[in-house]
Amino acid sequence: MANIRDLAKEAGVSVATVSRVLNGYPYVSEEKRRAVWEAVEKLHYTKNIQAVHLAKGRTTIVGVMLPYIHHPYFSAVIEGISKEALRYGYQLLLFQTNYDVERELEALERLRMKQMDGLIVCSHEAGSEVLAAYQEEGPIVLCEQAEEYDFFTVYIDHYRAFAKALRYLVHKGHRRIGYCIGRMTGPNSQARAAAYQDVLRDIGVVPRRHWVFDGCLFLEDGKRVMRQWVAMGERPSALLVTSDQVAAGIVLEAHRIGVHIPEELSVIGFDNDPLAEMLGITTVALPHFSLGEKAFRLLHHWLETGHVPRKQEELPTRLIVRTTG
Amino acid sequence: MANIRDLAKEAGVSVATVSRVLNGYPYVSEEKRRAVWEAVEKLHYTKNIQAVHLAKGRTTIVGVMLPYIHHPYFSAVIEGISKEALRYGYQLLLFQTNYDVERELEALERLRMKQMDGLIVCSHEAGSEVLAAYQEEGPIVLCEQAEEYDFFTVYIDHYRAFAKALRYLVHKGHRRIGYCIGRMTGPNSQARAAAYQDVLRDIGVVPRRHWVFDGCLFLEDGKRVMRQWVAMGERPSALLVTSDQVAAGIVLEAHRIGVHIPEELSVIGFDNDPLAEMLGITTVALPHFSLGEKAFRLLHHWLETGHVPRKQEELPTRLIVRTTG
DNA sequence: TTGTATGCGTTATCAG
DNA sequence: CTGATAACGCATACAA
Repeated sequence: MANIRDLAKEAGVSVATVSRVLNGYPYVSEEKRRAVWEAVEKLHYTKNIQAVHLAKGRTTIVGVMLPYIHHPYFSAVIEGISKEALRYGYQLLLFQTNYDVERELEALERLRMKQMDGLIVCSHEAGSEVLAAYQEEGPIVLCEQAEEYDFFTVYIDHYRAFAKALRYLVHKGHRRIGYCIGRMTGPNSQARAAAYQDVLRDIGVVPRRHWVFDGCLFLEDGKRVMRQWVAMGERPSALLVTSDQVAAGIVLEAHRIGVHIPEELSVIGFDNDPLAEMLGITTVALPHFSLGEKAFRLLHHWLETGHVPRKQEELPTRLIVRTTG
Repeated sequence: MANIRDLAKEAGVSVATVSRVLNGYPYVSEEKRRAVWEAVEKLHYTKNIQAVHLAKGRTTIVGVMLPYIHHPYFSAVIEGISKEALRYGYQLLLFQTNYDVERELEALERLRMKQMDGLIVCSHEAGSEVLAAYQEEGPIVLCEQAEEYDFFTVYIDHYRAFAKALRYLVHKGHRRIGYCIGRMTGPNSQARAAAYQDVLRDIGVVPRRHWVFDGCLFLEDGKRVMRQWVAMGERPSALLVTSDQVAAGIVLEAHRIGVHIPEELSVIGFDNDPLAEMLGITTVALPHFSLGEKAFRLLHHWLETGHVPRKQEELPTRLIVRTTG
């Protein structure tokens, strides 16, 4: 492949002039400018972007760390990130972790290696002290609440959102309230667990261990939950479900096996997935797409200006009452 | 940041030796080896990956070009690609195009610029002659059928799959058959249109323009289709729907407004989405995940060995008869 | 307006 | 086993 030196020789100018022309700098005579572009044509030249990155010390690449891609939540977040990245001419490097700490560390190491200008962490398993340790290696923006280490973060207050939905159920007369969650660890899950404990304590109900369903991520998990539910002794009368996909699974399976919703079981989902609307599922709308957008914008602003209006930004949630609870 | 020269000075060896140690080459005395690693610790050194890329002329990065991410089809494909990439130590650079040809060109240019070792094209809008022109700039693997330009491709024979489903409907006695599709252009859509024309011609039915519903990608689009359907004069008695999400939207909306499926309208989806199983939707199972996997493997094999067992690989489909058609 | 020289941080070749 | 030194391809400070 031709390089900048070949161009210089071909055009009869210096490499500096070639570089100036290629990057659109002023103060180059029209004549030489044309000569360079002609050489570009003739030699079928393209910049080697890696050399550019090395020379400039920047990449206009941002990393995105997330556990899964094929999941409505995360694919919406990426879509938001991606849209903004496109807008500002950045590229996205994907780090799928499956919540494996080793892989999370791999992504963080890549930040140290200057492979990208910054990293957006959508969700993580490693302790936040680990992330904190990498803060000085490069800009990191979190999509989860994290108070301790003064992270840059765009987040949803899951404690509040969960508590709000719980109180709504309590207000409707429910006392045996359970919930479904993707995993037990992680700040979001912890916040929800805390809200659950607090609200149940307030109404003087002792939470039962089997009212909590773990590993609920996909539609099929809802089906499983419903089956467990019918087989249970002391059934919850209401379920808070941290994903509309799972909520839909519950509702559809209930329908199939003849469990009446909300008479026998109230269901409140999260996300405001189109599926929830379609099925009339009461849900807490979460702004996933704009979460991604804002996370990117925060990072971008930081990268371009070196500072940022505010390090934390909370996004609003909204309870949408439909027919299932 | 410390670089390899600082390390050399600190450890009292040459940069060449440092490089050898860092890359685990043999023929380095144990003593110097230890000295280097100590210097690494002391100076908190990390490789600058951009310099490595430049020096080696490779990146172990592959690009993924696709129109949207937040879509069950594409996010499944990426998931498959990502899983294999992880396995072989490659990273993924995302190029979301929204089917904008400018953006597709941008991705292809990045291949020329050596930003990545190869490119997987999940779907594209630009003419295949454009892609073909970039074949010499770097390895490209397509996830769509493309006979003309001798592409490397892993694909589903959409003509066959579509024809198979159509004949099944014909066999069940249908003659007024319509279909829903994501977009009208692109090889997959053209193949389906061809199959549609051919099968209807075989049974002597003249296809009606309004039996074809364009722009069907998401659940909501199914709802829209169902509403159009009820308002139509000469309604199709069966619909082939190229996405289970859309098929689900149709089925759910039909249920809501009291249209009986399959008595009044048969519906056959594509994908074998969990939602289709849940709703009992007859569907053609498409191996999206393994499409991604195999696309990556093909590319990887090519990158590592410089050749490939076979350039084209077709993936099987399977009609799963449930209750909607 | 243009050119020279140097830096970016590695890898790889070739003597020794 | 080890070290100089030349790539890799581009950007840029400095001089002219």
